[in-house]
Amino acid sequence: MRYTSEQKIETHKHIVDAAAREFRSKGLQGIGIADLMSQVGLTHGGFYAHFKNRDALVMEAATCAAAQNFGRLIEAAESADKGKEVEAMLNFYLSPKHRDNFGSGCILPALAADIARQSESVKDAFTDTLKQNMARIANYMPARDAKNKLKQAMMIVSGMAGAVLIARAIEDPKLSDLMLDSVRNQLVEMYRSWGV
Amino acid sequence: MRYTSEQKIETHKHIVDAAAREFRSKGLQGIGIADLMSQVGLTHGGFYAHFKNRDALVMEAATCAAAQNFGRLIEAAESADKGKEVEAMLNFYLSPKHRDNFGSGCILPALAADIARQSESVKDAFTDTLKQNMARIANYMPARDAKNKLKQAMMIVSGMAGAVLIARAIEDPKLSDLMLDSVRNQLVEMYRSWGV
DNA sequence: TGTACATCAGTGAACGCGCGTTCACTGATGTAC
DNA sequence: TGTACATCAGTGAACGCGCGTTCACTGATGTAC
Repeated sequence: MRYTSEQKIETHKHIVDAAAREFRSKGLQGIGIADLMSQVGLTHGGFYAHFKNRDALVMEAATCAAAQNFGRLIEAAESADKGKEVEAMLNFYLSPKHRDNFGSGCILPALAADIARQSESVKDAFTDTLKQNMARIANYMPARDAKNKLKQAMMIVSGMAGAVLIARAIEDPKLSDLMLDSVRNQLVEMYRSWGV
Repeated sequence: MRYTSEQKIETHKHIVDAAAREFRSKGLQGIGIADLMSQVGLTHGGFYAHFKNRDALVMEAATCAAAQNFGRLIEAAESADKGKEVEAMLNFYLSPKHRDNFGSGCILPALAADIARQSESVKDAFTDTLKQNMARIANYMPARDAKNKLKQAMMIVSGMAGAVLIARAIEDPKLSDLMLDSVRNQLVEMYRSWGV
């Protein structure tokens, strides 16, 4: 069955979206091509009309997932009061809701460890996306120059990603919540110490 | 061939050690039982004389890996001058050497995301080990009471784990180094702001 | 101490299963006249 | 506008491969007498 070219683009997008969700949810090796395609309502054979191989999908899906969630993080900052942008990002990121939703959450706690073990080209694609998104987050940091803004953004993102990463692996709900809360409070404090 | 019971314990330990290394290096799904056993000089069939199934090994290996690396982190603190223990831990953890050695490094950036997707029993075992080790690290924190020491330890560990997690996925060496350096500097600064 | 039997860590073939990839085929749409 | 052919997204059987697990077997050591 042949379809219009718009339909092909639409289908391609659906596959990438499903992969971005499922990879974050189950890990890069946790979902197969057949299962992914069936989530889009297709059979596995059609996959290769859209992607050279599995790795090509991993690259597209990782970029898509990063854009999606960093986008929401930026939105949280933009919809906050002036001067409260970083607090808003921390509240958004370090929430039980984010911790409990792998599939729609940040790529860092979900997939960074997997990406670190992928081929150079996958890591290259990830690095590009990360650079862009870190630069956008850095805009909200109080440091004077771009380099120091980036360093502050790195600190905030590392702290957030680490806390969610660990909170997800903790089975004790109270301890997991404490991890999110205490890291959020201390990062807010750190941010305030930078001056506004 | 039957061996003495000491030999069986020794073999068991070798398998767990190899798994602790290989799982961190390649991910929980990145190495198979046959490959693991051949690294210990045995064939795959013998595996089931030591473990009920693959999951049982994952649990033991995760506990072993956590004990190994948190042990080294504590050692770094213990061998430091009085009042410099936390700086010593940060220097040890946020080094290119640690970033580049998955197999002997911390379990958090290597396996926490995988563990978060495992069964409840695996997460339970991980949570126990993490609690113990967090408590040991908390001892070096300056807060007055145990709860606030723990919160400070959570902040330090989250920041460190997040930074190494992200630094490993970055293909650009300079940016990856910058991630480690800037997070280390800012965590040291934060620690100093807590007072000694 | 010596002998006979029991144990069981380790071997390696075999099984079933799932996965990534290929390929001949289908049939609705695009295109050329 | 109508007709004939080309295209190609998607189908589903098939292939090869690796993996976790099982199992009959081996033979060195432990144990009972």
